[in-house]
Amino acid sequence: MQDHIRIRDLPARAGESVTVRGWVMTTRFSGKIGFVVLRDGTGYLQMVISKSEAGQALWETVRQLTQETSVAASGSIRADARSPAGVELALADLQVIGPSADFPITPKEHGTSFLFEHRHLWLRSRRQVAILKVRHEVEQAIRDYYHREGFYLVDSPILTAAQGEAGGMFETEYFDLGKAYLAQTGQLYVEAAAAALGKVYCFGPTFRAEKSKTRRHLTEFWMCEPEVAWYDSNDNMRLQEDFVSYVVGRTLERRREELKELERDTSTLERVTPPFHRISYNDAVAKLKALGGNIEWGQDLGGDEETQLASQFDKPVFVFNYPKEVKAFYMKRNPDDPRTVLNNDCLAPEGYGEIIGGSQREDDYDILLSRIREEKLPEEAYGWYLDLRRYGTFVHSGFGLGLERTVGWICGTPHIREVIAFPRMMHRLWP
RNA sequence: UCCCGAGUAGCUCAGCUGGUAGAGCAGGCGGCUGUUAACCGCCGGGUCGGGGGUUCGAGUCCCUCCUCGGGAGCCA
Repeated sequence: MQDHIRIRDLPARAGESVTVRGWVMTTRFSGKIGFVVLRDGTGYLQMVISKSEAGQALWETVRQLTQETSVAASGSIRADARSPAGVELALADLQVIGPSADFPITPKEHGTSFLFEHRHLWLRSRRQVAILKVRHEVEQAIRDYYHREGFYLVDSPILTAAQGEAGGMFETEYFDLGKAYLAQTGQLYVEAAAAALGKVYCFGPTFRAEKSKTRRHLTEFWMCEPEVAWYDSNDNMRLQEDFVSYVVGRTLERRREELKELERDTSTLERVTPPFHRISYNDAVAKLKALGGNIEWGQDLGGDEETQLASQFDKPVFVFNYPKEVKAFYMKRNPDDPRTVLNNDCLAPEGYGEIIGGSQREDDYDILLSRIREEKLPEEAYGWYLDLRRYGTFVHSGFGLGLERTVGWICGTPHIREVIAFPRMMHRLWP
């Protein structure tokens, strides 16, 4: 396919005359010489203009360029050690396509509030471009991994009927059927699909109406949820560590430049290879107590405890077999200790917390039904889910990986809201 | 919902025990032939988040409301 010349391809074109299209990031003038940095999404190009060599008209045009003006610029590509990219364009002609006056985001300090109000424009900055590219790589790596491993992609519904605690769910009117809710998870649906296809995953947006205000929460986020027939909890953890290692490795391999732009120390990412550390909930509580924590057996791990625990390890750690009281009804009870279930969380290092929550699923009809009743969930809403145990039940396991938490960890961002193009949070629905 | 913190120039902030508004950057003009958030000189720029109160006098103290940030809970 014929395409415009991209900045990315210019180093190979030294000596040629080219025309590139893009947006002006900065201009600098030093008397009779000027520099314009152009961005086109593939890279950054320093363009040079000399007053003595350019005509008066071109000099004036370039002199008056403002931040984010879109232009078509022509000139010859030449190697120069003084240029950041090693090559630069000697301007011979420049057409302004779209002027840009008073661009709000100057190359200076801004607060997060201001930046998120201008998110649609902030996306053009170097850091945001780098983050978007890493996110793209992670998403593509996820799809490639599951495709390679023989999984089928099954898209789960986003509009769902009530399935119990509708608290924490966004609701909307749904014709004559009453209320519909935006999905919090696709898991129940991929369990059904696993009985049809064996190895499946869904990957899409999910919604939580919780009034969360932390660096790890969004009201709309993306989640990848694999579900595998005949995998038990140990198989599940092996899949997780292989999967996460692939995604991290792939990003290191293909997005070095972006991670460098983000000033990410990649040494901790280099260590992300199987096997991950494993610690039971029982041992985790003992360890936290030994470290001075005041956690008691039976309590869920809080954010601080997760961070403290993860800091004991040099790569991701699985915490497995939690008390059933703090976990969901569908998790399979542990035959060796009925107080606990066969689940695991995966905690990322460096304080990024829980990037995965997974479990073996309860496959016994009667036990699942009794768990639904214990939790006082509406039985009728789970009829179809119970059917999966009535018609050829099967051992199966799966997990959910939070995309933004994973990308935030890989990028080293202080808050996950920065790794999604248009974050949705309690106080942000715009732009 | 709870606990902290913050709202002052376009942006980021300073402004002491109350005395009548300041800096850097951005913008405008001028200078500079190798800049990397360039640099140097000059210039314009404000309902101090809203409302109420105390006071001779409030950006500053008190009350209240609004907005935003961080954390908790919930979880990915």
